[in-house]
Amino acid sequence: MRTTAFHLVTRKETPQDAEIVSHQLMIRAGLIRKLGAGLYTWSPLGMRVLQKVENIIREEMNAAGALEMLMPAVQPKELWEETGRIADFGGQLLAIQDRAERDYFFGPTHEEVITDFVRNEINSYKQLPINFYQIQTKFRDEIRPRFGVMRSREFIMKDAYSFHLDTESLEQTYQVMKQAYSNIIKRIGLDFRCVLADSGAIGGSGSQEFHVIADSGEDAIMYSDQGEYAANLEKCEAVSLIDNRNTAEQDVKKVHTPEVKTIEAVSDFLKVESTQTIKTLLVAGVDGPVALVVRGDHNLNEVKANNLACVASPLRMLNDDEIKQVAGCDAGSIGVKDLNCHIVVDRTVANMNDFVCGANETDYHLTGMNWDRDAVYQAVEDIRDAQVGDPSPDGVGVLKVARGIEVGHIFQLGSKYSKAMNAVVLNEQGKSQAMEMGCYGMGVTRMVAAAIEQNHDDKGIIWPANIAPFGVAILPMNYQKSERVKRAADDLYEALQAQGIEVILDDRKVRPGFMMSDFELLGVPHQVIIGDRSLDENNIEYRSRINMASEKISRDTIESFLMEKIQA
RNA sequence: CGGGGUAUAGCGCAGCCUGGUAGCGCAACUGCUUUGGGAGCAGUGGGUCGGGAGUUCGAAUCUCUCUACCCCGACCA
Repeated sequence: MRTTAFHLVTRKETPQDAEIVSHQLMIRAGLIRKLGAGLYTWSPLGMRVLQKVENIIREEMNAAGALEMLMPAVQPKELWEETGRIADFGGQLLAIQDRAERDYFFGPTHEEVITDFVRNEINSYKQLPINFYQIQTKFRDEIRPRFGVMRSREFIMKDAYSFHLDTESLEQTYQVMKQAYSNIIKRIGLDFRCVLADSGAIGGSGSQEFHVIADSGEDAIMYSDQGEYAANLEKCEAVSLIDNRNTAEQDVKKVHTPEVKTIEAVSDFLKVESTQTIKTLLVAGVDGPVALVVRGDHNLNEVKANNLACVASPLRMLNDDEIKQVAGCDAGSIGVKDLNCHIVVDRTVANMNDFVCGANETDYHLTGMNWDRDAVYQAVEDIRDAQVGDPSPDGVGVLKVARGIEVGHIFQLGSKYSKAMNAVVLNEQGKSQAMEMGCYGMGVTRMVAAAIEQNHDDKGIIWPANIAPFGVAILPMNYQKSERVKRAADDLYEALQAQGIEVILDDRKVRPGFMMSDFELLGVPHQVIIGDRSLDENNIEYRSRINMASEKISRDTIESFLMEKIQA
């Protein structure tokens, strides 16, 4: 490709509304342009990268035995009524109507559509297992789209759905998909981790996420410093930090604590560690209010809380009036003594003794509190965020934290959708049986942003070789005037093209500094600079985008030198 | 959805308070010079000042209203 025959529009200045580096660089390099909130046009340059990512995904999915297909982006509302997921997805669903005012959703995911397809196509266990996938545009009406294509409303996703006679078969395919996902991200060239995850609105029994490690990631990944354990903070099991409950030593004392509301203020005022205090949080329950109790220095994990059967979903904290009704005090003084509601305590809290809590009387706290003697709870659950330094749940090492960008998520759905939509097969005994189902998503557009997030410097993008829009850039100095430079550049260009290398020759009439800055921004991995200066010595200059180190290579060997670099 | 903010040329901004026929930098176009690190000089094109309504002799500027976009929060595969 010659630049004069291509579309390159770069910007020197960082766009005002781009927060994270991948968004800034994608705009500056001209990979994407914004149309509206969370809506982006992919330029020909961006498209080249996107297609590289797509093709790697496609190859690995095919290799894993999945079958590519294409489903409609627009889905009838009735399908969603069958599974009752309209409420789960809520405002994220983009509802549309046709001229006859029939209701549709622009598909945010395709479990309903594939299950409908499969219930009509698959009738026998002999057709199982089977795994379908597509690469397609989705729409989710995010409350706050941001970070460019990292969290956009319209985006491209690879989604796969597998169907099985039994859970053993599902587990088998799930492992195959997990391996395929690892292969994909490795081939793209990114540093990632596979972690345990909450399955959210998609549902099902087990799920794992694939995270590209980057400081700008929106998720916190907890992992063992010595073992294999890794989980999204949302899901990460938090163990009890106290092995056995000690016996009570103190008596309960009521202390006047005026204007002392936060845990920090309470521990300062009473001169106790925050680890000796507890926080009582009141939330709406399925059957009356529920108190969730965590240690003073711990955070309530809202995903875990939301998943409790007794807690109303979505999770909602009681407001000040409701708190007054239940506890008889302001929010800063809630405690567990004589609290008339369902009380769920965190594992650590269950083993505490002589602790401090609110007195259910505004501006008063209780010290020397002990379970059974002074208060009782109805259940012990894991409801807090795991913290750095906690023992790893698998017993190996302690937890550390990293930021991650979720690029993939795989689920063992079980029969949630097949039962709701009556997707059944006849088994070997001739009996009707709901299929087991798995689903596997990967964000294609997000992967491009994640790649940049992990591979850039102050000059621009540094593409991993397998997804670079071009393999080699030829940058001739004074191409317009120097016949010798022009000939050398054209010759190399044609030679590399004949070898099937994706090469871009900058034949624009621009000054050298401009040209070099542009290609540093664009991040082409291998760059050759051809000028009279080096041609005098029969040399051509090579630069790797990774470290920008330059080498002088003889004209006679430049072609084989580049072939070697590209194949490395 | 709550709070805050912005909207003037492709991009980044000034002008608005105090109403008087729209400007700067970058980008683009032309010419000359320059050609190994985002050139210099001279010139050129491009804007219903987000939309609508109102006040006024006159509105980018004042008032009302609608819309879009951005940030924080809640929410979120």
